[in-house]
Amino acid sequence: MPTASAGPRRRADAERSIARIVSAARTALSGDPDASVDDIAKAAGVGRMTLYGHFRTRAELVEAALADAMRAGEEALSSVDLAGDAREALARLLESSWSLVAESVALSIAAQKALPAGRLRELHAAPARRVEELIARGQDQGVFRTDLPVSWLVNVLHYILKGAAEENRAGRVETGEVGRLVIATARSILAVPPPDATPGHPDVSAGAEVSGP
Amino acid sequence: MPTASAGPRRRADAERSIARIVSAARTALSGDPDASVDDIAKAAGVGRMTLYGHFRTRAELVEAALADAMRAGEEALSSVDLAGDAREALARLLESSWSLVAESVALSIAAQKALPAGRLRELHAAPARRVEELIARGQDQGVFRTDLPVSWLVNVLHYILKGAAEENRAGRVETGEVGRLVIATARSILAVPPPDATPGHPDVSAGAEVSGP
DNA sequence: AGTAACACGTACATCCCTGTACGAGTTAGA
DNA sequence: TCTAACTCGTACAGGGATGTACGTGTTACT
Repeated sequence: MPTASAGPRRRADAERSIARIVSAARTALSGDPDASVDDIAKAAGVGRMTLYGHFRTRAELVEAALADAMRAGEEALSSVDLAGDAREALARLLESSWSLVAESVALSIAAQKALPAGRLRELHAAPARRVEELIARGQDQGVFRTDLPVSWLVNVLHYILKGAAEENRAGRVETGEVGRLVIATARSILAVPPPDATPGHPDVSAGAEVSGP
Repeated sequence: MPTASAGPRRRADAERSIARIVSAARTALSGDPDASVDDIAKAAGVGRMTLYGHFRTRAELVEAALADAMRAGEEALSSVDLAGDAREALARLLESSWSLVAESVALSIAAQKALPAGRLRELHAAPARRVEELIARGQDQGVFRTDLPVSWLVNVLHYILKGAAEENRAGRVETGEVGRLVIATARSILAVPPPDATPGHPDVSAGAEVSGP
């Protein structure tokens, strides 16, 4: 893994090549999880053999791309102020990082095919926990719903981000609009639902006492 | 396309084989869009050559599987009473057909790789319009939001259904729970948002504490 | 300036999947 | 029962992707 670990000594141009390859892999794989190594090399502007000189297998390349995307995501997330009202914090977080998170989600599809199962969950653990904690805090503040499992809520957010990125790439949603759509949708999903009765279901959750009627 | 069109004359066992192949293709492809023809034949309990005897190309097989899933979805959808309150109608619709719609969405990924682009949209047009009409009716009734484009809402529903099916398959959500989760989430997304906070405005009601600490 | 690291191409072996060809055994239906 | 339809295996050609091998330029760092 020539990416982050301190290789004993590498020349500057090698460093540059690796950076371009990883960047190309991120964009290519997030667009098409089955993008070939050759495609990625071409997109990076290097020969396929140069790529194989730095990444011995496709799996190594995919892992490097995913790790780099996650690192970028972590960086973006950690620069967001998560204090104060959880709803506003979530809005700030989504506005500034929806594209990165969506990219990570898309990349993880490629990773699922090339990496052992455990390795993927391992890489996803930290960022996922971050979002979970924010949601949990919102629940403690009473501004987020508690009638649905947190894992489900996190997952729905992931899927929405992925959908938003795809709609954006397909040209059906302007880039400037994505943030608003995602935030409005996420806000609705996480908001405490009105005590409105659910008519179809006699057996309703009844597990959530948020604000007494 | 030996599926639905009235073939002039086919023997009963051929009919049975085709049915098993299409069924196997539906489950296999919705789980893995890249499932090979051989995998599908094995899952159907027939030889690969038998399969090729009925479907000349992989594309034909994928299209038949998708068409069959869409047909089943249409059937399920058309048996749902869509009259009355749009929210309750949507709940009924989701409860009785979330798995089918999720399967169709998953299958369309396989179709995207094997079918010409136009063919896919053509197959998706009718069911998508159905959901769009229901949402539009809810908007007319004043029970669904109008601040987000309908196409976005439909898309988000698709992604949530797909996510729910995947969570279910991964064993993280019980089958009996999926309906409730999907309905609760969809309801929140489509509900008219409270005039509470406008995401674009920095001037949010300063003391917006919902329930005291 | 010299040396080791790097870029890069061509060629090759391998694997997997698709689709075709031939042929023999088996079953449905008149 | 007799025939056409169906099943199903093996074998083969083609394409695409992954890795490997070898060789020649080119560039960075000392």
